[in-house]
Amino acid sequence: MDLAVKHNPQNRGSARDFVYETLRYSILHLKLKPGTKMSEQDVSDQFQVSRTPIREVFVRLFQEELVEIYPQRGTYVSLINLRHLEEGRFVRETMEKAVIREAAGELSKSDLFKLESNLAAQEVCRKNRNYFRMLALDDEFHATIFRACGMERTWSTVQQLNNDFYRVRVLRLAHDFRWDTILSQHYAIFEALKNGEGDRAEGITQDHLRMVIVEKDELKLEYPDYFVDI
Amino acid sequence: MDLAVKHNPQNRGSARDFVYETLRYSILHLKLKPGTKMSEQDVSDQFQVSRTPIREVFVRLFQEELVEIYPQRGTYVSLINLRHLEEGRFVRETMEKAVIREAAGELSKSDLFKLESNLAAQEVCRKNRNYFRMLALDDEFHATIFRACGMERTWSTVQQLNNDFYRVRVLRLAHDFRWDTILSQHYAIFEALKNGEGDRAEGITQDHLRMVIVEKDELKLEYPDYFVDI
DNA sequence: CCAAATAAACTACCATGGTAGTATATATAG
DNA sequence: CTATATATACTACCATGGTAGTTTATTTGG
Repeated sequence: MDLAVKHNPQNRGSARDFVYETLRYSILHLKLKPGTKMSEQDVSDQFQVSRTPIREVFVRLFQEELVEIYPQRGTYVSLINLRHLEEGRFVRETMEKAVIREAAGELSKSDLFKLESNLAAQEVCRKNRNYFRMLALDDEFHATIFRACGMERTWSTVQQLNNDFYRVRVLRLAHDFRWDTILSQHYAIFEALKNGEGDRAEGITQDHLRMVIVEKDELKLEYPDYFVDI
Repeated sequence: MDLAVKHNPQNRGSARDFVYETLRYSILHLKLKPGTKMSEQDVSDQFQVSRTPIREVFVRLFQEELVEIYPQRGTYVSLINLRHLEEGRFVRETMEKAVIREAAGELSKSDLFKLESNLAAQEVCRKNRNYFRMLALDDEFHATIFRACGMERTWSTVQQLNNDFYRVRVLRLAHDFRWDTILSQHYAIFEALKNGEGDRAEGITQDHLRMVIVEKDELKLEYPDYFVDI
């Protein structure tokens, strides 16, 4: 494991928070592969902080199911659970359809502006084939809608249930991804929201979220040791 | 703060887990009042363990929004947030209606048996006016349905979003609660699930979950310092 | 050469001491 | 008496050392 980062105490915020953010990001973006061993000692050496804050970070990551702690044996980056993938999808679709319906016609000028700006940024990313940033903008688009309804907490929670899905999306990033379709769907959702067409917004959202069904067998073949057997 | 508990190392499981379970239970059941200060030192004295595992427990509870940590100032039991209450309700209703619909007609003999046993236990509790246990059985009834659909994780997540609601339910426990109606609704849900009447199960669930709307102003008057102002 | 017993290495768990930052009580100046 | 300055107490944060449990490497007996 090599993250090549050091905690700079100049940075505002505790060492704990810094390590947490860094490790979380590393796991979700597969800089730390599923199944990787991460001992307190190793990580504390990497970050140049003592083991105490590292342990506390492990507890946080454990709570989010990003790592698994085996007492006296070791702490490992969680394997991707394909069953969790389905469950996360189901929750996301159910919740987002409900939220979209609430949001239709109720968004403020400011919220609509945020969405429109986001779409413009997505255009740029698509042209430049910056898929990594595209992924972030995609999530940010949907987060904005949740936030506009005062449901940011719900968004975070749903995202947490979709941590494994996020990792799969990163895995698929290299492959030819249907960004054109995705972007046009985002436009359609935006228009429907603006015009207060709840039913239509909900319908597009359903198609949108079902588009990204992944070929599980294919994934398991390509990255055999990233997944848990079920 | 006085929990009058000591960690017995004989108990299987780490001190950390024991303290976590105990504190979590204490907060949710208002043995620790919202706003209570809980310093590392105090808690570690109470449990007769060192401050290290206590800190790790605080991190876990913080992640669940059960405590708030102010660096160098103190750690406090979270106040109840009435806005979170609404959000939790919305998520619960949305998800449970979707799950109930999936479950209708698909439950195994074993699952139906569990539900029926649970209902029998509820009868006993109602007769004996054991409302505390009734609360647990209520949740267990709904958890069983989620679990039967392979959605235990979802249930836990939804529950976490409803932590504040749980505390309010405990507060209301003393008051005259409509247990008769609740129980009869449980029966109706059970029957609908058994007969595969998805629509009907969903409808009852909606009524069921909307029954427990609480009078916020009343609550704030009775327990003024338990809530955050919004 | 192989299998069982032993030794060494490694792990997360917990205890404890020191530190910088914050809040409160006390003392001091006006 | 009041407002400001100082001292004290308290907090969570981090560093570090020891420990029991686990895994791996080594040795021993056949």
